[in-house]
Amino acid sequence: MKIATYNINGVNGRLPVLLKWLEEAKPDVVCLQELKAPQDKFPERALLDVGYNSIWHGQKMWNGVAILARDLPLQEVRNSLPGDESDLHSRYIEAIVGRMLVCCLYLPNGNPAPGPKFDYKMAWFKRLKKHAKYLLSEEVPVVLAGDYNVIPTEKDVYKPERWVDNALFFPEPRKAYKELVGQGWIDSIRHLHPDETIYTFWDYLRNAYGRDAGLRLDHLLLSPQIAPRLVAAGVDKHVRGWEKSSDHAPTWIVLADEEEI
DNA sequence: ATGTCTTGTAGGACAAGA
Repeated sequence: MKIATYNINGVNGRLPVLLKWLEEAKPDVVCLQELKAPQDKFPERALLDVGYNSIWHGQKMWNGVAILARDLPLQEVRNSLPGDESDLHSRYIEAIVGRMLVCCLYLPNGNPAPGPKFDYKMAWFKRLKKHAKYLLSEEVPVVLAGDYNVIPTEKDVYKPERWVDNALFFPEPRKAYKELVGQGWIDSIRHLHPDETIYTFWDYLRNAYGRDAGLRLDHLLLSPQIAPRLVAAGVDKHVRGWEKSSDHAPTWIVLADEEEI
């Protein structure tokens, strides 16, 4: 069972890249962020044609999240993060996929920081932590995946000193991420690769990909009820080098079948 | 500071988010 998260940065503009990657990687479940498409412009048909059912929550111009699944029942649980009825950004969607709960999130970027956008980021993070704690209390298999817009540690950025003034690397979101994981979640990639340099994002500017000037922003957190099944985790880095690619690369985990544990 | 890519509005160039 392969589960991926991928900030696609425009699901229609990059549909050929998405379809090519789906065909190559054959993930069973995919969390997409930054659809940049309104609800009625999601490419449901094209994804069905390559074998994926979808649920999504679109938004005109920005944000937007989706969950895709192949050969698995897919049932939406909620399409927004609880805790603030006035928050209209499409940044969270959650579904029962097979026998797991899959949560797809797109945490606010927060720049420029400090400022109102940073405050929104931290308020969103607080709501996420509260909901994540509730999910853990359910004691079920949960995958909490997405673009967290947080560089967790200095190990997760090519040049930490270049990012100290950026909302992705500010102490507050790093602390919040640490506290979130500390609730009892497993950061899949770091769990299996504690010392390796692993990036999931390379800026479009200044040939960042060519210089491997990357960041690790996309994370798949596992609840204790599913973490023992983790057997592999990685990034499809080469996809970032494709024509018209997103600035993020698909990030994935492989879980053993339930009966193998 | 730099500079790249997206979408939307509008029917060409620009704004804004990231």
